[in-house]
Amino acid sequence: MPKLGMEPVRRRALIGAAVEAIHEHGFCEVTMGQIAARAGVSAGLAHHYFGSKEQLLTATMRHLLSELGAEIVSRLSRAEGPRQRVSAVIAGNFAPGQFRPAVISAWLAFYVQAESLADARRLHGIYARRLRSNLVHDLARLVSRERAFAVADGAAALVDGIWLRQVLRVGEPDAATAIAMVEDYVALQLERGRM
Amino acid sequence: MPKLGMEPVRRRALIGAAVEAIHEHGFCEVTMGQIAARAGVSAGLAHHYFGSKEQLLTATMRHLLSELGAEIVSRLSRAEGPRQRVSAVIAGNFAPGQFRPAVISAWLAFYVQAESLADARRLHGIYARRLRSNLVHDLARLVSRERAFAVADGAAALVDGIWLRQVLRVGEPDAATAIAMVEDYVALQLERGRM
Amino acid sequence: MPKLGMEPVRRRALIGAAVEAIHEHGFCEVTMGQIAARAGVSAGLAHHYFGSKEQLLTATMRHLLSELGAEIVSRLSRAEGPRQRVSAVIAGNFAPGQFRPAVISAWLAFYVQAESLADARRLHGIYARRLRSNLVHDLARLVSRERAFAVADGAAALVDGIWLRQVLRVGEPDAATAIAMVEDYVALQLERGRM
Amino acid sequence: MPKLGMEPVRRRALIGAAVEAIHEHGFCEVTMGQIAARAGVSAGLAHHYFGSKEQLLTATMRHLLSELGAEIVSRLSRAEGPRQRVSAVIAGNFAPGQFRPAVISAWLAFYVQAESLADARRLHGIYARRLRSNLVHDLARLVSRERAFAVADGAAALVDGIWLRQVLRVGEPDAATAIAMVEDYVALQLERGRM
DNA sequence: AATGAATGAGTTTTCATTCAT
DNA sequence: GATGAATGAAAACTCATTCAT
Repeated sequence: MPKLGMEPVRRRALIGAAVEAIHEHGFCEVTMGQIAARAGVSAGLAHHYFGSKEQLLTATMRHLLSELGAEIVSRLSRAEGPRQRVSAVIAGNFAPGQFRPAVISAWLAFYVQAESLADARRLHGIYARRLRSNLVHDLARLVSRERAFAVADGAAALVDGIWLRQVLRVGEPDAATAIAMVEDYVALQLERGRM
Repeated sequence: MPKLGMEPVRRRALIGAAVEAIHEHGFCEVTMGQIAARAGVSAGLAHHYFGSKEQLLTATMRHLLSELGAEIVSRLSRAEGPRQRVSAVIAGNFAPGQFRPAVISAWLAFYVQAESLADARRLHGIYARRLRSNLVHDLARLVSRERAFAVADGAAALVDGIWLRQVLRVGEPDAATAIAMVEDYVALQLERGRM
Repeated sequence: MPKLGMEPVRRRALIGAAVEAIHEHGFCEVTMGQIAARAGVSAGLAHHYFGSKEQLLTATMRHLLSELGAEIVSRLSRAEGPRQRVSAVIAGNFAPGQFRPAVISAWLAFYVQAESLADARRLHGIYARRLRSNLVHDLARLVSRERAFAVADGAAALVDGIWLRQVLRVGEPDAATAIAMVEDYVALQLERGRM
Repeated sequence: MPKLGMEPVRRRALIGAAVEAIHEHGFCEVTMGQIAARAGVSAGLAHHYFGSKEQLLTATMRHLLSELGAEIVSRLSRAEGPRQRVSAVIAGNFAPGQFRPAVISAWLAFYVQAESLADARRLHGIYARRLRSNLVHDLARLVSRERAFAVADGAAALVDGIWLRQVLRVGEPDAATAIAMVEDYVALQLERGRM
């Protein structure tokens, strides 16, 4: 029994289902049917709302990026001073809603597919540049601009590497250890920067 | 014009072609036909020698892992003392034969697919554990065993993160900068370890 | 022009088409495409409903067995007394819907394939045991239990042999002669049993 | 190391391998490779000697028919009088070399394929007619010509049915019981014929 | 005589996508 | 709004067959 205003509900459900389906079946193998079934609708409806599989996947990636961005922004708004802002970015990357198996799988899949999926590459690039400029901006108030770039790149690589290595792990991701590792890296770099 | 003893030749050619085809078409999209064509043989022959697409891809991953391992082992054999050995592992990860677009694409694709491909996961796990124990062994001669674990994990995450971020980059990978970033990380950690 | 509730219609059509296609092309040679075309649908739809060629063929065999079973049961329900019941079983095996070229071809193909198709063997075994126990039960009211088994086995072998030999014949199967031959065998055996 | 006069050896080996391979894999599924491997040669050689898969299978059937024929002829040559000759034919059909699983499988497969394989049909027809005329000729010396035809057909159907039902059985074929069943049938028919 | 390399045609199978209802 | 029916294109895979050696 169709209801009014179902569209946003369905879209969200399908995007969530896509994330989980990618995690369960793998990015390459996942089918529209699996995603739709997981969302409790027919494959036809998924097409109706998204137009194509590629568009659904792009929307899914956009969603992952904006969720992660929101986590960071929310923490940034509560941070005081550049050092806290840097920590906010780090913590945001390992927020409970983000640093969990299904999201990690999907996120990395899009990351790696970025090479072949033009849309994925573009979206990811925008996000990465914004994140970097945020970090650099804050770090530059603590160390030289030149070093700020290096520290930002190092921290970003460390974050991405930790996400990537999570794939080989078994069991639940450990956000606290992850954050500690990145914070430790930044702290060491800043210390030196001041020496 | 069939010749004798072509099997190993073909197997090597197909594995090489797989790496390049994955880079060109994307891991999900690549077909046996494309790989075979690139190796200059028919798709049937690829099946004849590898049994299935999955087995060809697994063999390809195994090859990538062993090549990387060989680079590291070769550098380790020329290293003197634990500090040089750590550098050997780092440099091996960015050796010219390894840190190039096609290999990076394929490697990451397997990394991410590890979740769904049981064989890939297993192979990757074996490799990662061996690498880690190597690093820890050498680092433990420079800092406490506890810190050796932390540094090894941090360096490994940094290496993987740099590989991953290469996907978003344009142009040729810059091994020197990559190595400098990881060496810098290790140097900072060891300095502190001695303080 | 899709309609609702087509699944059972298509399944039945595909099973019927399978019987005819086996007869026309031979069990080994028949393809899903031929079966689907004969049913007026695409090969994709046949897979959609049956999952695989093997499952379609298994369903076809199940259908042949149940049709034959239904013919016998229907005749048994109208039979009075054990002697008539035995005749009902015999006549059922040569009922017009059963003893015709396409069904004979398909039936025998499954019979012979039974060795390699585990499912086919199982289904056939169930059917054969049920038929035998039916026959034995009735025959045992006319002759000793020991002889009932022998007569049931002989009659069953005769029936199967007549079906098999039909393959070498040209022209329409002759049910009347077939029935007469088996009835004659049973009659002779029962006569002696009473002597 | 090729030897002179290997051809007949290879041909026999390939035919024997075909019978066993059909039994093991099923008539539809068997491949030239499996047959050749079982004969200890390459698939190419099988083609070299037989020209094609179909010709190898036809040769195999011809071989099965001639072996069975030889068993019967050999027994006929030792038989005295028409009654013994009838028994010779029956016993020949269940000779140890014939009535065993692999031969039964292959034989029946050819029987059933007779519909689509023109050669199989022709060969089988020739054999069946010769067998029948043999039987009729002897039976006609014991009962009326008219009844001789009926008894020959009944016995032949019974023999074929017993072979066919062997497919559903597990364990080794029981030639003694099979022979007893057919002999019993013939005996009963002859008794009546004399009454 | 015999092999193993190689292919190409053909078959099964999968799925995104479309569309009538 | 939503579904299930249906397709067609593309892919994996198999295998008989050919041929150089």
